[in-house]
Amino acid sequence: MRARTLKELAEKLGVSVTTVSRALAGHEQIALKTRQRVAEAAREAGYVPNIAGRQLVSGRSNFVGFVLPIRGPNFMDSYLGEFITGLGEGLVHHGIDLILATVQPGQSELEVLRHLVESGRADGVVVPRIAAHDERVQYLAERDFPFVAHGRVENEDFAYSWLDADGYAAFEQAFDLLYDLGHRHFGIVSIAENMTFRNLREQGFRKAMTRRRDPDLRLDIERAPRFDRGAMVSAIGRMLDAPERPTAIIGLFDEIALTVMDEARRRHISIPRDLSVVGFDNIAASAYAPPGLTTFEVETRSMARAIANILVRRIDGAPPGEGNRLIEPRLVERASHGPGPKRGL
Amino acid sequence: MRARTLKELAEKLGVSVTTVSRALAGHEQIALKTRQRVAEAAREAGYVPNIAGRQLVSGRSNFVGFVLPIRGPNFMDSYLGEFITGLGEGLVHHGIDLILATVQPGQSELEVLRHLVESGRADGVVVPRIAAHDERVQYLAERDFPFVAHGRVENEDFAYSWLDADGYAAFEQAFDLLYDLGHRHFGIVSIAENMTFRNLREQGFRKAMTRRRDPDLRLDIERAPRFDRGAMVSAIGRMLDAPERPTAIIGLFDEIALTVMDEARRRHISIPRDLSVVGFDNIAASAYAPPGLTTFEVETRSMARAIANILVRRIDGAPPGEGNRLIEPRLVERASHGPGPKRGL
DNA sequence: AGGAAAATTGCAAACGTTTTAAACGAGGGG
DNA sequence: CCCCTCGTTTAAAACGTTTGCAATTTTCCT
Repeated sequence: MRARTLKELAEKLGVSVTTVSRALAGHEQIALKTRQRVAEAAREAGYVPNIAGRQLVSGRSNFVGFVLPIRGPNFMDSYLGEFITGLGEGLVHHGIDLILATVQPGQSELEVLRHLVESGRADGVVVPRIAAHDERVQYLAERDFPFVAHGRVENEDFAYSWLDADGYAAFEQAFDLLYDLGHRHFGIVSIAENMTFRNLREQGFRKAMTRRRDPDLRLDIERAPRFDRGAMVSAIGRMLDAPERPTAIIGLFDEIALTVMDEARRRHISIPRDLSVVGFDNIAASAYAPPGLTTFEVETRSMARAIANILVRRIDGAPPGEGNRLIEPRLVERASHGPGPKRGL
Repeated sequence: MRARTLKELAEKLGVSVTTVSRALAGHEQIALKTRQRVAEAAREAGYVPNIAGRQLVSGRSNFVGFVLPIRGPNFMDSYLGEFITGLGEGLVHHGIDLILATVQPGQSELEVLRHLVESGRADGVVVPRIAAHDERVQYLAERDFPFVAHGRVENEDFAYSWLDADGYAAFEQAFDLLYDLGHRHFGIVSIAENMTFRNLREQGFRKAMTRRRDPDLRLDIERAPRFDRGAMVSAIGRMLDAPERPTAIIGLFDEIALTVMDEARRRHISIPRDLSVVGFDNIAASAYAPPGLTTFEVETRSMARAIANILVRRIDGAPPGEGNRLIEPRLVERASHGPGPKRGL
């Protein structure tokens, strides 16, 4: 009844393996009625082609790889689920599934990536969280293996495919919003790691500042290791407890901005009356955290879909860099920002 | 320099393919110094075994499959990311990676699962969100394919592997907590779908109620389709606007409980003074939503790790059902619950 | 030195698929 | 009736790995 292999199916039909293979692939050279007969038999025998056999001869796995970001024991975020879902949605039309590889404690992310690539498990990979100088991007580009980066590197002396949110523009917009509300003394709470998105967001903010040519403008920056919550809290503490506290603080992303709000609350600093806070990402908690965090929405899921599409074209032979895109984040105005202090009264 | 295949590596070393294969696999029959010589050469040639070749002969793919749950366009939750991460962590020690398959609009989840299984892509699968009568579980059990269910079916007339959170016990505990605070009139906001976890949680609550033999006790239940936010909101509205409103409402899970809090706020019902609310899952937003949702913590990530371990043993030949476990959720007391109304004054 | 036993290595088949090149049969033209 | 062509089918090789069995070399004992 059931036929697990082409050979079994061929024997049952009294034709050769070749014919069955071609018939199922829809080759014109096989007589139409044979094709139909084979298709029918395959369907009712519940035949599903073995992936390993196919992969071995075709050289393609029909998989796209993704190395799971390493995270601490209590690290939670909605990014990963959204991103994976979007990738899946973008790939499924092309008959491609997703491979997720995990990094073991001893290993480096690059090692795992290399294994994924060299073993032929994946036809292409997606690389998230790009550092300013990213060894993964460098390796993949040198090896000329299809990949799409979610984010950019800073030494762009070679072509590669990427898609990124325009944090530069968003932080410009954040500054303008707050400046127009009367703020002059700003704080940015950022991360210590040399990530491109950090640099771009900070640069965007600075650029918008200098554009105003306002001598009263002041910017303080605090940076802490990304995954060290204690260090992050004390960096925020330094900023909040400084003799001259900024009247508006921008978190590099929402988790930081939410922590700023928490720490402000602990100090009975009222938001937005005494302090404006703005974030980036619009994670779920930002809507719930009182009084509601003003932030920038990046549609992770649809970005991931777009990444999948670029990658598929790249796998099909498109040159690296084709279709690279910058996505504009959308300002979500909630209640964590307000007018700056009355000036010169 | 680089060697992509065993044959290339063998030629370079002047030995047979067999020897190289065995040496890399660490067979004792190969002389120690040969093994070392081969290992060294493989390392410096950057050799990584081709997965398809290996899979074809061994019959094992070293992949575990997971069919991504279908979700609406704006559905966000932290569950998926946590779960995937935990699975990956549990599998990586065994040299197993994860395959994520996405369901296309036209397809059924079962179809995708069947393909995943029959194509030999996966040695085992993980099945989340189990319905009371689940066709995926039935198919896999009949086919005797290794799988672990995250949740349980209700027609347990066959052995299968599962791991579940004990929602029954948690809802018993929720009732006792609120009863002891003086509440007598309860509401449960639940889902319309016939899911085992829904039934168990409702049953647990009812069981704890009947145990008290208190004639004053009253329970209202509202159910709405899980992914229809509008219907959910109006179900909650019915309960809040009823002539005799419950003094304590339990959401089947946190998303529902948070929506209850939102709707209560819109109606100027003070929490916890006029209404106690309890949830289940302890998602990130629950900590931020004022005044902080009392809920039950289930450690998704470590549950997923445990599921991975059960699955690995199952793949290695352990009988289905071995190691099945019920995880006790932990009560997280925040500020959304309080004493019931003063009685009989 | 001779032989047997032990240690080490190699040959060849197998896994399931796709694909190149060739074979086959039917039909048509001369 | 033969040859050629066209439409259809098939045999066999190839992909890269593992493994049962056989072959070869080394070691050890007498």
